[in-house]
Amino acid sequence: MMKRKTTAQWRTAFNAAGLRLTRQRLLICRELEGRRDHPDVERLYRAVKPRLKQISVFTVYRTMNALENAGLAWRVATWRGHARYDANVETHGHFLCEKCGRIDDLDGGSVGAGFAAFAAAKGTVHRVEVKLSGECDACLAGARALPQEA
Amino acid sequence: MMKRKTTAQWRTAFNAAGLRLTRQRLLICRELEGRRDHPDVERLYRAVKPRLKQISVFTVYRTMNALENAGLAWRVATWRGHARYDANVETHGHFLCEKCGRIDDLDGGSVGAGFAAFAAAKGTVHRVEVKLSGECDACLAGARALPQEA
DNA sequence: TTATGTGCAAAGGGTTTGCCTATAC
DNA sequence: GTATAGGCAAACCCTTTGCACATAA
Repeated sequence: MMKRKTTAQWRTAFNAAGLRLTRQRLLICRELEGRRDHPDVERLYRAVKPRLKQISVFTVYRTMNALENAGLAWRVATWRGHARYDANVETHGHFLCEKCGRIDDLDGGSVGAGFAAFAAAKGTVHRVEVKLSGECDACLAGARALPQEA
Repeated sequence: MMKRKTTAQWRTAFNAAGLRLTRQRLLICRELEGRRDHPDVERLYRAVKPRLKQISVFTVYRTMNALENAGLAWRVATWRGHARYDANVETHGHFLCEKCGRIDDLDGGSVGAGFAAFAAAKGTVHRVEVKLSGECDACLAGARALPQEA
């Protein structure tokens, strides 16, 4: 279960990452953590705009990048070219509907076992993907020849 | 294990999807299935160009979209804005190195159990994600109100 | 005070599309 | 022969960036 942060907790989290807590950032974070639909930048912008008229989409873009770099949010999927975000950075899965773009959370407990059956309740699963990311052994070793440049 | 298709098999696969087998498409498919590095469009293009000088990047883009729509290849990840592909459409995972963009396959057998340990051998895992995609129940029911338009 | 963040505008860059020719079947 | 695909160029569109002003600490 996703737990919402207090303003103080957000401030602490930002400061720990060397970032300042601005009105814009707090508003965006609050909006993101209050949602279950994994919104894109545009949607966050539209949701926050009425409460801070001066805010621009560009700030939302920059904020999302900052959040992701700080590990405070994740870009969990891309749908029709739009990046989709989640403030829940605990290990869990997602069910993406390729047709409507809806993204549902899959409980972390379902990761690793029986998630296909779990997800079946959400619709028809066409594709199952497990993605791990981090830093590969070659990079950790400071390899000269980057595989991607081969 | 990934099994390569014969030309006849590719033709059958294309025709089954209502597509024609062109020199360009066959070359691209051959290149993709022979690789383990999950190339992007640019890389495929550069690899294929010497063998068919007239080919254009645009054709590679269109071919990859056609392949994905036909279920003959998957867009398995995005790294630095570039879509990355895999001709292996059996259920399996990937390890993406966020630093160099290297993408390794994770055996299908490791999906669902012990994949974190499995991947640890590849480097340092920062993030584990399970993604299922398909069509959600709402879409299957032909719902009028698309969640994404809310 | 002073580095950091925001708003704006303009550029960036991977990808898509329209149009005409070439080609698979 | 006819519908489909390729080549080219231009458009698209999400996203990023440079710059001057505003603001958090």
